[in-house]
Amino acid sequence: MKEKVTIYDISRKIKMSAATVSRALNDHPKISQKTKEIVRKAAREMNYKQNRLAQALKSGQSKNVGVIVPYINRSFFSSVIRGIEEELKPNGYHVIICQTHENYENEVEQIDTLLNTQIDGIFMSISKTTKDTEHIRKALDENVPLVFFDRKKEVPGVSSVVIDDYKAGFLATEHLIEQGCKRIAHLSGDLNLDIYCERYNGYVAAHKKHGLKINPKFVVKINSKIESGISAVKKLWKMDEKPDAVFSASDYTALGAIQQLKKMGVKIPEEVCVMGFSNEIFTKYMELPISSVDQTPVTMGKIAAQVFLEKISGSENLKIEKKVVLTPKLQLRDSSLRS
Amino acid sequence: MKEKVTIYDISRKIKMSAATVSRALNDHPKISQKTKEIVRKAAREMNYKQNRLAQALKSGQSKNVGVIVPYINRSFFSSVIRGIEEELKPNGYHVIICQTHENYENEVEQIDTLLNTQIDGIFMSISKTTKDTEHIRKALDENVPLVFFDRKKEVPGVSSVVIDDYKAGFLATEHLIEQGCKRIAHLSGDLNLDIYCERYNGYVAAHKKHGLKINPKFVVKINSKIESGISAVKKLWKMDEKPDAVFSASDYTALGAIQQLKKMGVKIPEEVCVMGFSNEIFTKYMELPISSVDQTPVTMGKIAAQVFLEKISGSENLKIEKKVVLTPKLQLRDSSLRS
DNA sequence: TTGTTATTTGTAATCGATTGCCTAAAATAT
DNA sequence: ATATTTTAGGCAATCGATTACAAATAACAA
Repeated sequence: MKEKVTIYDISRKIKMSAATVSRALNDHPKISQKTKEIVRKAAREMNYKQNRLAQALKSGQSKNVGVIVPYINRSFFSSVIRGIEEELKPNGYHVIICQTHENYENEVEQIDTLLNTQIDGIFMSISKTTKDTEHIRKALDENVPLVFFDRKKEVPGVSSVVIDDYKAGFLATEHLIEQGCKRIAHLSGDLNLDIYCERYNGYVAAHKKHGLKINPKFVVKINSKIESGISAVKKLWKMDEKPDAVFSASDYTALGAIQQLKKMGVKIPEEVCVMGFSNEIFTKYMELPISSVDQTPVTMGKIAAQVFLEKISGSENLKIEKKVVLTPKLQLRDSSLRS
Repeated sequence: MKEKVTIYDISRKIKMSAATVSRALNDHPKISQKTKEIVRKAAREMNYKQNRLAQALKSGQSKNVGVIVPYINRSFFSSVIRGIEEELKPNGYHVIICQTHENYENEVEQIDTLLNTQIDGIFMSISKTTKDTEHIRKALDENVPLVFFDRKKEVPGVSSVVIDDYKAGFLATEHLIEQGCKRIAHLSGDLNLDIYCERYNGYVAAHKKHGLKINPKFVVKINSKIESGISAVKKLWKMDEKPDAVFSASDYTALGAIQQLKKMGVKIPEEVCVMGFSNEIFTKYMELPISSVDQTPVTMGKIAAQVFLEKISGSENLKIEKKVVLTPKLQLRDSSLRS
């Protein structure tokens, strides 16, 4: 077991001050080339590694950022994280990941822990149960830059990167209309979250544009679980007028809906077209591949990271608020394509 | 924007030394109850937050651990990470996640970065292309505890938590034999990794136990991608003697295999039974749910975390090496269940 | 009252790297 | 040869929390 080597060890060995060693290693202009070489050689030989904790303490920058998501095993979230990581890595940042499991209390706790971990920034997608923004203000109070992605709340001074959920809802619905569907059911998420409101609004707008009426009973609230999709279909198909399409705000419910429809002998896409949302991995791999909306998560992560970098490179007390809206991409597959 | 509050700020306010403040906050026995209360009250009022960087620098413990995996969006890995997180959270640790994308160079780099980030421990699953263990010794040299999970290499002094892949291979194959299959093909992963060797060995052993011979041409090397499963089946079905079962060391290839078999009009499971490996989320959701082997990833993560905690709580220079082997669980679904 | 022991708090060093300010030495000018 | 300007590098403080050791106060005994 080797002992940790510090700049003092180096300075002792080459008989120079630690200050010189530090400056040489940081390529400070006031250090001569010759000295720099001596120091670097010694550092290499002694297998010196910078202690990032000491550096962090001195500079006030931990070079760690936190990412708060509901779940890390949703392909959307893990992909956003990958995007953030890839963009931040060249700048020397590490990513600390926290999960809320869609629980507000967890979210508050995660922010608290991150804050006293001396984090340089926070990326987050709020959970479904989050109503107020008290905890977010706490981060702002401590001057920790915060960037929302996908699921956001309106908080002054906070930047965000989202997709245009309105447009996504609109395009998905319009696509179904173009396939000849006229009675489109919508499995909608928790309207506490903007994203689900917007998807719904887009759904409404597409109907309006094409002169179609919406049967209010066709809009069912679901919770992103397969079972929820199954029961939604059961409920819908008990009605006299039955839908000829299902636009689900979640891939998981779309999947449940499809399973239930098949069970009832309904032909997809001939009798009913189905679209999901998020482009989860499995949608592509199903025997009946599911149409979905791709939220370009890696790009979203990268841009969120850029927004963060831009923010911290700006002058200290300058509060920039940047809102980036990405365009969603329809991934049309067999579940909604009537050839 | 509030300024950060330090123990000095508190000490100034209540006119006591910073040492007393520190001790009071840490509930040091030599501080009187009265003083503790005064300090705590002031700390609360001033919204004091411990600076974990300073603490880390002083104590030499960053309370951060690193996890190195090939990909974070494989359900197996993200679940292991969840297990680690849950187990370590009560102890105040944070998890820093790194991906190698199955690339040896990345792996070396990730370890390097983690090491000079003053990490307290490393959890890792080595990548397919990793041949030597030089980088791992580096971690050991710096006295950073390392725990392998799932994919390991034999390195003295390194603990590991894995499943019994031999048994998994054995059970999966035996299950297929019990379904009446006699010509079982095996889509095998990179034999550079122990896990794939063991799965293969189990496959062989099950044949031996049941007095069946293996056609060597039935063992095909694949790379865990869907396409690989497709081409493997194409290749296998060109032979005179055709398999009546496929045991894939990966769910993705099993999926590809099924897609290709269906395309060729082969009935599953009537004509051919198929088993995958890893119990990826999608296996359960397919129209034809895929049988697979569950590696109990969350448990694996939790135990890996326990092994780590045990290690660091032991005396400094004591090198404990602990090997935990978990039992896999077959998840039998329609793709391999006849009748 | 003085000496002894407990109890509680303070002083100052430490963890490792960085940096403003200062000085010694070298280079240039007069 | 002396004065002035550059250049290179050292000293010491700093980031915030912890802790060995010392000191001050209180409590008690003789």
